[in-house]
Amino acid sequence: MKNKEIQEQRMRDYFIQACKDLLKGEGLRSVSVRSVADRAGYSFATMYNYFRDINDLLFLCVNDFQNECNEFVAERIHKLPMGEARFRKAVQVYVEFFVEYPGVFELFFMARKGDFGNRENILEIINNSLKTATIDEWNYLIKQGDMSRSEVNNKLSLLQSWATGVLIHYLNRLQPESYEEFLKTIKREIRLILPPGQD
Amino acid sequence: MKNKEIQEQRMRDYFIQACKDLLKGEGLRSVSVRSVADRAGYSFATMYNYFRDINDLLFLCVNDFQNECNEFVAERIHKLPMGEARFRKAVQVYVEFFVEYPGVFELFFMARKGDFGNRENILEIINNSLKTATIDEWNYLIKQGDMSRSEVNNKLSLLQSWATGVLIHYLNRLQPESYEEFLKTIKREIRLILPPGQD
DNA sequence: TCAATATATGAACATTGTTCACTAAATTTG
DNA sequence: CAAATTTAGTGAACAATGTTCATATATTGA
Repeated sequence: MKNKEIQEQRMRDYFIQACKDLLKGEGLRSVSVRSVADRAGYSFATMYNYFRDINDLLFLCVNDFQNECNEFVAERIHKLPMGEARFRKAVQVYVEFFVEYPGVFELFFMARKGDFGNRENILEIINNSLKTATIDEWNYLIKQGDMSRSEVNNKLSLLQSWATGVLIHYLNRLQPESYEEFLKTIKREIRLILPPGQD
Repeated sequence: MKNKEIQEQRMRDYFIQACKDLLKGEGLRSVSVRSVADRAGYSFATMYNYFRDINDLLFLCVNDFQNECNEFVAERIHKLPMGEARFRKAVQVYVEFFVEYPGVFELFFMARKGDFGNRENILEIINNSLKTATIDEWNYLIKQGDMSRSEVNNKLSLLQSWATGVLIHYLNRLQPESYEEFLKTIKREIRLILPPGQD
């Protein structure tokens, strides 16, 4: 009984890993039942023994990617002193993560509600993506009394929407046209939303 | 020579109208070469005599929809006195337009850059969508000296990203879950970005 | 070892976008 | 007006998609 579960999980992991590789490397466009199965070393039909459908597989990748995103952010801000500047940098790095992995962005934010079945928890992860990746920062701001909890939540909601939109415009239609300009824009806009030394 | 052009344009319009109907009624998902052609009263193959591909047809709808959006906004704010409050309302109504026509939102903001060919002008329209729909309002603000031109452009860039993200989250995964809550949220966030009596 | 169960798979189907050869209609030409 | 030519509309066909299902193979248990 136990062995079976272990083996099943292993099989699922093979497919998930293959799917993750494809997403990071080629993007959502290149993910198909057959391409994932190929990479995992099985027939496309085998996938249906372990996943309800292709979306089931896709959304299981979300967990892993959110963790990668958290680490990505943490690594790039841990040297900065705690405080607002670090919070702003965290948001900036969060956006940069998806620029580095556009396929992950597509997975997180381009999927429609009909694509999820019972996978409400996955939805939760995506909706709290920025919050999760920057949780230490805003907890610190609250602790310091710089902002109230509800203020932070409001800002986070705003920032999550903004980050999603900014990425849509840059990744889907290269607006702004260069990465430098994009970086300048997001820095400016983060300061607009989180003005220094004011809250 | 002239007749031929008129007739060709008429044919294109039949397909465009059919496509627009499907987008507004059923959404992007229901738009296919065959469904559009069916509604237009022709074979699917006929479409290829007038459009390079299905995206060519799709993006020709953008023009019309942007105009509809402009009218939608204008109609709903023209009674308000000029000024910041009206600007905020304009942004709010802009968002509401896409809630009313989610298929138009998909068309505008879910398409990837690879889907456009030479259609850079269509891209331009989409990227300036909010700016176009609220141009009178921000011109007034500039004229009054309430904000500088560059300030307005920065705000508009921010607001366009935010609006896109907010709509992604609401339309694609019902976050917030009810329309009332959604409305409350966008009103609050618009005031965060455009605080009353401060600029 | 042999029966029972579990698993991996290819064939098949529907639906997508797209191409192309062909037919019928319209237009031009003699 | 008739014949030739160009134009316009169409279905057959193809590749790629997700999904289902019967079946062959492998594993397990007695």
